[in-house]
Amino acid sequence: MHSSTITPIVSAKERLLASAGRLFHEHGINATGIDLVVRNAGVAKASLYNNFANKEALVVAYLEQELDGWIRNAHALDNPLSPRWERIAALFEALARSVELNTFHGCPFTNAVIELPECAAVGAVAQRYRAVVRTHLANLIGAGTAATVTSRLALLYDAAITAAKVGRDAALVREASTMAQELVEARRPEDVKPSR
Amino acid sequence: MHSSTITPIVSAKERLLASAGRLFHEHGINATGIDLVVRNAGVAKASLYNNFANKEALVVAYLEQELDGWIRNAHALDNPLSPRWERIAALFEALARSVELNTFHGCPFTNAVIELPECAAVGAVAQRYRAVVRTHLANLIGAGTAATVTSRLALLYDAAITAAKVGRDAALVREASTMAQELVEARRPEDVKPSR
DNA sequence: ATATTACCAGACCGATCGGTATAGTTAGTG
DNA sequence: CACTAACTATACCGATCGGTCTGGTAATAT
Repeated sequence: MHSSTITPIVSAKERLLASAGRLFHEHGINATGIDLVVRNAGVAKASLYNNFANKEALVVAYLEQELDGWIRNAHALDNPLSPRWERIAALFEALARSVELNTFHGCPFTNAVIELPECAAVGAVAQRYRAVVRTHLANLIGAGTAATVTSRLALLYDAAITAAKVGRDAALVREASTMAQELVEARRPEDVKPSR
Repeated sequence: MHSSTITPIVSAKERLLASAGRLFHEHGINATGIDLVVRNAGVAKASLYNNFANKEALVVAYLEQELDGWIRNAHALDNPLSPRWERIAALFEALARSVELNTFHGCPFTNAVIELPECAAVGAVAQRYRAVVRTHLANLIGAGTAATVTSRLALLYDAAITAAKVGRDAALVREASTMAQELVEARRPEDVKPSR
């Protein structure tokens, strides 16, 4: 048994995770039944329970996949040659565009914590996600910056996500972006606003 | 048929709304079955469907009740004689204390939007809630203030709620409070922080 | 050749979901 | 008194929930 299984080109587990990723995120976890995940993945029901102990384990695996995705996306959006304020703005701008395209379905971790409030494993992944975001923001603003500034940036990112999900308001997301830019550089709002 | 029904001291409808208020908010809407709401209210199942068309109608009524509650609470927390920064801080401080007591279950409207993402009626109440918060914040900071400041305050309140619900971090909630205070007055962080 | 592994198709399970229907009780009203 | 309205209690409905089990196929490893 070597590292990779060759058989069906893409394994049942991968197809299940891809299916769960779409359905859980777009329609919610509790609203998405096991049968639908299985059917959508084009996979036998037994294959689900061969790879995951139960639905909760599938949910946790889905969240871990989303965490990897967030990190990859954050690095894809990041241009290390750009000025700090621009590298941070890119994070918010991606959110704002997602709102405008009506493709934003909320933060998968916040959503999961709200949908399964008494599931400790979900809460744990959500905390890991928040630590990852915090670390990423800290790297973007530079090593010497006070922890307070990192906290404030993280708060503004939280705010932008709620403004996007509940408020569906791209302008509000961009206002959060402006606040973030003012935080990291001595940029006055007048300088920031016209540049989109 | 006068305005009030006298019969059972407290009507079935009121008991249902009280029960739904507790259960929906603490355990989630999708996780709370009709039968549980009815049993917890000490009411017949038929009484639910005499007062509400279906579960969705009960959810909307629950949210409208929560909206009234938010307004009443905001006024209870408010001391119009206090300086502006203090009136705003009270809003955040209530959140922070709720986190410390482990009694915070999230914003009912955000939770509902996430649990029922394709329910238009829920989205509508959530938008009304956001408008109410915005108006309240605008009143707290005074009539002459720029709309941008109101937006920023509302963003910080969103941020505090996510920090409370997902992060379970009272210190982060208070950092948002500090940001809000700096926004409304020319209060430097050094002046704000030590005062609680 | 054989045993193992990964998989599929689908029947099946008890429990619970949202919602309806039946029947009877209680209390205020003309 | 008769009537109405609000209520309780409970049986019942079809659908779906998460999860198990059986049986069969195709490819791999020994």
